Parts: sequence; C-alpha cells; structure tokens
Amino acid sequence: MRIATWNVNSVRQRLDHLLTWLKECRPDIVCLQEIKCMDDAFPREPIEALGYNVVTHGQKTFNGVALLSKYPLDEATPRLAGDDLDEHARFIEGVVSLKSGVVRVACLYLPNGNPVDTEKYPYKLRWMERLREFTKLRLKTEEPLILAGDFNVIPHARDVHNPAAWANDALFKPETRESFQALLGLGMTDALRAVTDDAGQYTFWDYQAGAWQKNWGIRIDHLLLSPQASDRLVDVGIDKYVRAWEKPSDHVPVWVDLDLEVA
DNA sequence: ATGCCTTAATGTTTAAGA
Repeated sequence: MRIATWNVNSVRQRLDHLLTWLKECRPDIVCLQEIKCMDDAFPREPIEALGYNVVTHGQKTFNGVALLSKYPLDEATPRLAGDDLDEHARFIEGVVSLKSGVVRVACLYLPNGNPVDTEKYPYKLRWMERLREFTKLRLKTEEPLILAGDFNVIPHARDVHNPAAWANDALFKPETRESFQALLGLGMTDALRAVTDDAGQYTFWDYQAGAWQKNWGIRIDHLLLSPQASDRLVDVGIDKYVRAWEKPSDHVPVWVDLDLEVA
C-alpha cells in the first residue's frame, strides 16, 4: 500500500499536476494540504475518475486538507481535538479496513508559526501539543497509524541548506524541534529517517530568490509511522521531479510503501 | 534581505505563506 502526502498550494491551480502525478505515482491513499478552497469548489470529479474516493475539509482562501483513497473510507473525521474554537481547516483522519484490523491515516497541515513574536507561534506550539494528545490516544489501539502532511517543522540541521539562517524561524526554533521530537518519542518513526541519514532530502523550495535552482531547500513534509506501520515499511520516496514542472507547488510529494493487505 | 514569488480575494492592494 502506497501512502503519499503533498502540499499542492491550491488544488485548483495544481489540478493538472495532481492528475499527472497520480497516474505516475499510483498512490493508494493521498493526503493533500493547502487545497485553498471550500468543499464544494474541490475538483472531485477528475480525481474520482482515476478511481479515488474523495473527502475534503476545506476553507475559503487558506489552509484546507483532503484525503484521496482507492479503498473505501470507513470513517473520515475532520478537525484535531483539543480546541473547539480553532476554525482552521488543517486536519482530517481517515480509516481503511485491512484483512486484519484497520489502518488510520491522519492528513495534517501544521501551522507555520511565523512571525514568532506574534500569537501565531504559540498557536503552532499548542497545535503540536494537541497532535501529541491525539497520537497518544491512537497509539493505545496498537493499530497501524500514519501521520502524513506538511508539519512545517525542519527536524534537524541536515534538513536545511543553511541552518544558521533558519535558527530563529518558527520551523526550526529549538522549541519547535523539541516538540517534534516529543511526538517521535511517543513511539512514532520518521519514515524518511528509517531509510537514510543523508542530508539534503528536501521537500520544499521557496518560490523566491531562485531557491530551487540553488537547491536552497528544507525538509518539512513528513510521514510518521506507529510501530505497527513502521514494522511494515518497505520504501520511502520524495518525488522531487515535480518541482521542475511549469508553475509548480513549492512543496513536492513524499510517499511510503507499507506491506499492508486491504480487506 | 522578515521577504527577491505565488495564491485567493473586501482585488488595481492586501494577507499569508516559509
């Protein structure tokens, strides 16, 4: 089973890229972030025509997440628990039945948190706490769980071309990285780091200053695996090639292959 | 150099992103 995540930076602007990539990558489950549209504006028909079930948690202009699945979604639950007043559309969890049990996939768009001297940074840290509480709860089930999305967290200096320039950024500040490590400490595995220690495994290149051409990238799109998912890990990939397409998203897709059998 | 692009929308400018 191939599970992928991609921050498309507007699904309507990126529809041609998305359809082309779906046909090439052939993922079974896809987590999309920054769809930047309401549910009724999501281009579901051409995606359904490729064999996907589609569930969305959209928002006007900003944020918005979606799950695409070749298999029926037994459940699809929007919103991360822990703050009923949080109106941002940043989370949707789906459940797919396996021959033995289920697999849970949480699609998330973690807050950016910049500028750090505003309310945006504490909002990010609170959101990360809520994600830890959610994960703690799910881990008790001992089911395969995948947290997939744009975490807006650079985990380590090897994940950024110029660590010093990012030292005080919300994506790389010590508090941010410590909170991410605490999430891993619950028992989650950073899939990419399970297969390589290499530096420069970037998933995002800024539109500005020729960042792509200079390979000034960062790794902020992640798939975190529970022990029951990590035990089934076969492969991990970063589809860097789509960043070279015309009018690309600033993020590229990341995927894992897991040896799980669908019911 | 805390913004050199890109996006959506109270649109001929602003806010947000990372």
